[in-house]
Amino acid sequence: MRDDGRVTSAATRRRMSAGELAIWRALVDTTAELRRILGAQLLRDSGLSPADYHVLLALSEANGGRLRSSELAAEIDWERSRLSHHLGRMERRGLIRRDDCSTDNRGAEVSLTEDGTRMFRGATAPHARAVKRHFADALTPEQFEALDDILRTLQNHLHPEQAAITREDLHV
Amino acid sequence: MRDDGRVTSAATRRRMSAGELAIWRALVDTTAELRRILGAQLLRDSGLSPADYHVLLALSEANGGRLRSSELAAEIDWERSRLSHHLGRMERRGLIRRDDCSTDNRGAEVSLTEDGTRMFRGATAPHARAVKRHFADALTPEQFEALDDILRTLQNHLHPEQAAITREDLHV
DNA sequence: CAGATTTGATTGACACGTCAATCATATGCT
DNA sequence: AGCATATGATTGACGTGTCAATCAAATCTG
Repeated sequence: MRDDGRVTSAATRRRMSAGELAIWRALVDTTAELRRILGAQLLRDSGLSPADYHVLLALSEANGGRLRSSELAAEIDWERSRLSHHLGRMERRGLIRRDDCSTDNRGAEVSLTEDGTRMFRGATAPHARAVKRHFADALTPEQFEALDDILRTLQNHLHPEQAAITREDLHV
Repeated sequence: MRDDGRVTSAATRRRMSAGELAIWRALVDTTAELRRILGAQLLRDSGLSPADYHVLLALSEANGGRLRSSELAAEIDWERSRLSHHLGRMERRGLIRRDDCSTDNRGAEVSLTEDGTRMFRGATAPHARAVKRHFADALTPEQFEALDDILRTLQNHLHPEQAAITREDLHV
């Protein structure tokens, strides 16, 4: 609920202003540029693409460094097909392994290889530094707070059903 | 320059906090989801991909609906190779045309076809509505203002040399 | 239990993006 | 003019993402 009494998901009749559209475009452009810069840097520093990094991060945080393929997909919010293609490429490069699942013969268990673990560990620090340098160093604490609020608002708008969870935690 | 006296580009010694990293990840995830949703919607509504739309927008805003290939690339900030590939695909579909440039025999002039013009016009309104519905409707005016500020700050950080230009136009 | 349906995962086709190499024309230099 | 170099643009190879189709194993249902 907001000052004017509208609920987040309520449709309003007015058209979107040019300024709002411009901010949308700026958001897309700026985040695309940041992703491009940080992705290229990550690749140079570690030989891993952002997608590789994302997969390895989820696996390394999982218990025993192994996950069912579908759990992994849910964890990083990827389509199964996309994950399957990407795991194929990562398997070819020796970053991960796929074994048959003992409890479900349809399933696959994805696990980190030693190479994958090592490459991921090597990538973490430089990547964090790059994010800091290109993104975090630019913003004030107030801007971080505002951005956090905006992103939560957008997420709540995209997924209204999960909106209540964080509501309690903030502003009491 | 900021309240604490640091200049935007100054390196700070402290490490990036976990919260800042989380906000970076939320920014990437949320914008990716928005792009995915709006891109799929655009494609369903109009048969145009976001990339198609971007190219057609730049062309339709250009004088006479035609631009040199390199000018177009600069306009939308794409690599030439990317543009060349994409123009090839768009040309096959009859959305644009490439003619030899009269003043420079190396150059190509890109122009809108009637089909391209028509498809672009048809795509504009539903696309704006979708951006409004999924993005603009979520945010308050204050959040827009904060986001605008954050995006400008990030742009200035990415391109320090151009930092002064927009400063005059706003807030007098 | 047999047959239909659902689920976990992969595949193929194709659009998209990046990098390095290429090619032809223009331009600069002596 | 002649040659090196710049520039405008394209190409090929390859990694990536999406959609629809496929396939096998599991589960549901009569």
